[in-house]
Amino acid sequence: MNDDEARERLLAAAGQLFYARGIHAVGMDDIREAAGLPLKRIYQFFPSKDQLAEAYLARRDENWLAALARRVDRCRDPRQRVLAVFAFLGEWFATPDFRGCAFINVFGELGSSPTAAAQITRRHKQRLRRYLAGLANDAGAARPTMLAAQLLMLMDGAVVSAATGVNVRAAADARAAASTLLTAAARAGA
Amino acid sequence: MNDDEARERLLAAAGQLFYARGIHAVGMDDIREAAGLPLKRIYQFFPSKDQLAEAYLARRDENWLAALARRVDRCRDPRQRVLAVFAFLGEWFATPDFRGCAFINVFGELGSSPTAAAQITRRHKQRLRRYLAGLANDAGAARPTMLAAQLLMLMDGAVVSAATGVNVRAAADARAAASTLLTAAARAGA
DNA sequence: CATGCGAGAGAACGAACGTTCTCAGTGCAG
DNA sequence: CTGCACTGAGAACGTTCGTTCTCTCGCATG
Repeated sequence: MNDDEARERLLAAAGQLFYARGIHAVGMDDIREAAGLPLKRIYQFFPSKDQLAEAYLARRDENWLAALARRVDRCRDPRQRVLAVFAFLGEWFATPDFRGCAFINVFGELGSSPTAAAQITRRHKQRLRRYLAGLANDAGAARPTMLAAQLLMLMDGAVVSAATGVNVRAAADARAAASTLLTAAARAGA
Repeated sequence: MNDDEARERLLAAAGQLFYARGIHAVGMDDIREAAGLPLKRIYQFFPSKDQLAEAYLARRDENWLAALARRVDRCRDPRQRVLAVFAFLGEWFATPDFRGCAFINVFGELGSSPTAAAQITRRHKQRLRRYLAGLANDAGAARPTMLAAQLLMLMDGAVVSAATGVNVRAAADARAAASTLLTAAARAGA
């Protein structure tokens, strides 16, 4: 098998397993079986499980943000673009293998250790926050940075509520809150 | 040593370690050392690490909600009582050993397995949501259940933002958002 | 004082798992 | 045809860790 193809299958299989069960609960044998590759080959691509996990997070960071941007780009109106973020969440929550935010999960799993994974989590949330700040600014918010932080909190909170099953209407409720904040944050005369 | 005292020391030591590092990263030997109890005694109280972890979560559920209620009860005005929730968060975030929400962390650590721990997480969030609904109702919200869900999302999101270090002003920003939502949700004529 | 009884300290056991090694099979170069 | 480099499958190794076992010591009791 081609190297590129093998690497792709490896990352796809590892990503699915890591997300579904957490890093620690997935053994290298599980990944080997799912990817259909011998362990030797896996260790040629990534010399340790940790580095495979990092690649998983980096890849998910990229893919997830790209999917969000695609969903937002289906809207033109700046205000609708902000609200589309929560539509995206609602669609995500409804997928059968939804298990919360991979980065929040990994952060909880790795505890306080200042590993690369914790850093990747922070970077992911920072990228998301910057993206939201752009949307907030386009929507005419008086303080786009603060609004972005608030929207980010609503998003993460909605993910937690949905993942734990405490609120089946999490995305809709978060969207309503975002709408209220957007209205209140509208620049005078904008 | 007294049984009650030993049990108390065990739960205190295990709680601190579990919260700081996560369940899986803490070995029974670490707990033994921190509690100053022989393993035999520990296994007399809790026949497995899992059950000790459950006791840790149940205890933390109780203590954390009680601490929140104490903080809220320092205020009389219904609106201020809602906002006191976020003051409580700000004080919590500033404590040196803050490591996010223990329940969210455990949820991420245990993945999708429908264990007792996942159930305890949901129960904790449900209890918190009910408590918030009471506060929201007292504050005259038109739809206290939805407002409580939104406040809960702001709280969880703020915890995530603070724990990951993506926003050092998480509590203040969440409080501002809650204030806006509270104003918008005021019942006409209340 | 003799005697059992429970506690404490730590060794031991067994399983899980990340990582490496072995060995047989295969296609290619000379 | 012969040797060789590589691949794949799985065994093996070493470590970690949850759990249990062993042995010794102190102590209360008759």
